[in-house]
Amino acid sequence: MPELPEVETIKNQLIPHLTGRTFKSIKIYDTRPLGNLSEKEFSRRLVGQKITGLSRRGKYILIHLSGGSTLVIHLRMTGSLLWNPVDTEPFTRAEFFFENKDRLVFTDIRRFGTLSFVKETSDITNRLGIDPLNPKFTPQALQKLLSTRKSPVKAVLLQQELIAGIGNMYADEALFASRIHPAKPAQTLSACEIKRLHRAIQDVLHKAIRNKGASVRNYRSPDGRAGRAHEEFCVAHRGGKPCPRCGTSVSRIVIRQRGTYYCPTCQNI
DNA sequence: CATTGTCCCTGGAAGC
DNA sequence: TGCTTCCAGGGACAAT
Repeated sequence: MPELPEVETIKNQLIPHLTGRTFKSIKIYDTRPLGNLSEKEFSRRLVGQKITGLSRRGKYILIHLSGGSTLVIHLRMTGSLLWNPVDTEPFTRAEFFFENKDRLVFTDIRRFGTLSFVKETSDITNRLGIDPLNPKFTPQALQKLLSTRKSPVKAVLLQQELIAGIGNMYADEALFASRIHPAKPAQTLSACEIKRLHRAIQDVLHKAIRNKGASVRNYRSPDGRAGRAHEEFCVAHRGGKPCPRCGTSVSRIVIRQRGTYYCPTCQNI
């Protein structure tokens, strides 16, 4: 499940392969990720374009093109981008070909991922909240977001239009690290708790990036390897296992239809 | 605007 | 063994 650390890892690995390269041809095996665009129209917008750079915004990968438009990729739940995989990959939805037979393969088991174009990157960035790794994401900025909302704090962390990039796993990990109950109403957090949460969000994300992301299910980076971040998870996807801080069995509840893991001893309302 | 719920999708695990 | 049922969850969208 690619969240910010996974998408950041993918983007970083693709930069040296893709920067300056030109799309020679593409093959589309499934048009669902293209939305309203036909394969022909998609191809027309991409083939011949040179890649001027890659960036990440929230969980989106932006591939900037010489013509001024941007190819926008969202991997959702099970999408992967693989660089020159040796074997024929199952669930391949699209292939992008470059010079010297280099190729970028988009696979996606559940077909939630999307490939689209924007003329201005603001079309994407304007509807996303602050990036939690941006220096402007301060405890004060977090406090402002939480103070007006009575939803569970975890639900607020998952709202991409407020903070862009945190998903289900890292929300659980950040709340555990800051010892805050995921269902606690956002506006009831104390200044101290907000400070802890802010610190925990950045720590958890930075640590996961250093570990090349978490591979709870299907995630692989472009080199085909799994990440290691999940090996250090304290609560996420660890229902029934002991809390590493106190030994209590990790609980699972549902918040906003999302499985939520926490330690009932360390994380109080 | 804030909040909540539904839907999309398919492999794998669990249950019988 | 083989069938059925349920679960995973990001984000668009609708409803309140």
